[in-house]
Amino acid sequence: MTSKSWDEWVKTIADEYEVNLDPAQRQTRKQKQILEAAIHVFAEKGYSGASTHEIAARAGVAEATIFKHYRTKKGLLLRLVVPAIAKVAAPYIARPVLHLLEQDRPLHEVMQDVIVDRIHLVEDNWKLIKIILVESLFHPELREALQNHVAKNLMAMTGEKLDRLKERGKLRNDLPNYVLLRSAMSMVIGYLLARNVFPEVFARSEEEAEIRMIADVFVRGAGGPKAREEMEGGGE
Amino acid sequence: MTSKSWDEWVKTIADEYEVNLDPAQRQTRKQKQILEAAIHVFAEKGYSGASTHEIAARAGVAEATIFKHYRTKKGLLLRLVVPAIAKVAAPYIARPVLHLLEQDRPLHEVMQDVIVDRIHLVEDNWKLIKIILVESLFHPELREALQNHVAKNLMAMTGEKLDRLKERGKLRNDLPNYVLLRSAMSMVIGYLLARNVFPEVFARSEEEAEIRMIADVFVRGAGGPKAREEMEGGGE
DNA sequence: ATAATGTTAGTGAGTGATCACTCACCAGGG
DNA sequence: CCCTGGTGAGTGATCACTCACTAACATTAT
Repeated sequence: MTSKSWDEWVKTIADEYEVNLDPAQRQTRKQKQILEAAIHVFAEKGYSGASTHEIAARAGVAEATIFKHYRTKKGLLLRLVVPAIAKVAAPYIARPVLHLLEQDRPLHEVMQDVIVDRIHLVEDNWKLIKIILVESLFHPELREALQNHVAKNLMAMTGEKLDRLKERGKLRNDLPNYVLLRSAMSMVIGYLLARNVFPEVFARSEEEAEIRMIADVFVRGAGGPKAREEMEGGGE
Repeated sequence: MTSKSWDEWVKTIADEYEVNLDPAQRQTRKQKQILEAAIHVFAEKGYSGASTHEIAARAGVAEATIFKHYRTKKGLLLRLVVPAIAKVAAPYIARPVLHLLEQDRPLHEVMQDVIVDRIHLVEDNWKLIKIILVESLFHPELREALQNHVAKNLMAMTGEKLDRLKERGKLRNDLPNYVLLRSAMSMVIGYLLARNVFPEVFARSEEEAEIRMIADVFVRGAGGPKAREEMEGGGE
């Protein structure tokens, strides 16, 4: 398992549960309705708490139709989750890092853009991400996939760029890359969780102000001497 | 709901599901076995995914015994969760903050102690905390309880102390308290999640080193001028 | 001391409801 | 006339939960 490549893993799971990964493949209107209903119900009740009966009713479809297309309840779950993981892994991870390096703007400004970008990505797909995160706690295959492919991919793709930022004094060079990544992700995800779960207590400002503060704390905490100069120079 | 006091809420829920909050009350050996088994199975499969049959089997008890004592499956869940929330809310939150103020040691040192303390608290009760966090996503009463009582309690109890730390220059005074708390909690919980879910990728150093880095990033990011002097003075 | 009685923990054998899933069958388009 | 999308009516398994009952012990009556 661990040694399998990303593409191999996607293919294996896709075959096993007959998940169709070809985006060009046609989808009936009813199939789309089923997927939408499934995202809603899985996110609301969790995989185990959701019934195929309810999903079918919400989709306006006979229950048997679900099994016609996805064979099992788990097949339906994976039809949602695997393509999402596969799509998130490559393109969505790459974009902000390229952003970071290609420009020579002050780190705290670039970080703000990156965080805005990430937050909107997560909020646009909040239900699906909630499903992935929660179910990965209970389905070891999903957890393993997230760890061995998404997380490692992310580390690999960002490693070189983070090293260059360290060299240029934009990031502290006394912290390992995974701590830098974990810190940034923790603060962003912490903000999003707060916003979605405990909005009244832990997320009370406007989004723009929140993002400015997150970026500010991160850059002060993990930025190198160059990044700190930029902050003071920029005023604000 | 929102206007109910903490104690009232605990009592209401406790009555409704006949949760026994008196710690002095006797517990049969079989009752303890049931609770232990329930924690294990709920944490492993989630509330919906767990069956009372499996819990009974693991506890070495007839299934009917569970219903004798806890009436329903949800009663069993709440018998685990409500006392834990009630106990966590008051004493466990207060301790580290008192710690923070009572001493005049450098902030980054005190933060390390606080984080160590918190991490061990969470790891000692990891299964139970996992249950609380996951199920609060699906049971609105639990979510409301966490938000309106635990979170607000935490804000109220720490508010005054955080203000004093700001006055003394140990914390930045341009960040609201909830951002300070959220940042610190995010980084600690992020570390613990990484450690428990994706250990190979995001938590690779010794615990002591990890904690030092977390405290370091936080104090640099959110500490006031005084705290930063302390860090430089301390060498390290 | 012992019999009678009440109380409580615990159980085996169910019960109806709901679960995921199957199958024979239909409708329509190439 | 087959092929695919779609369905109504089931099926056994499993679910949470009930109930009549026993065992053991404490309290009270005799």
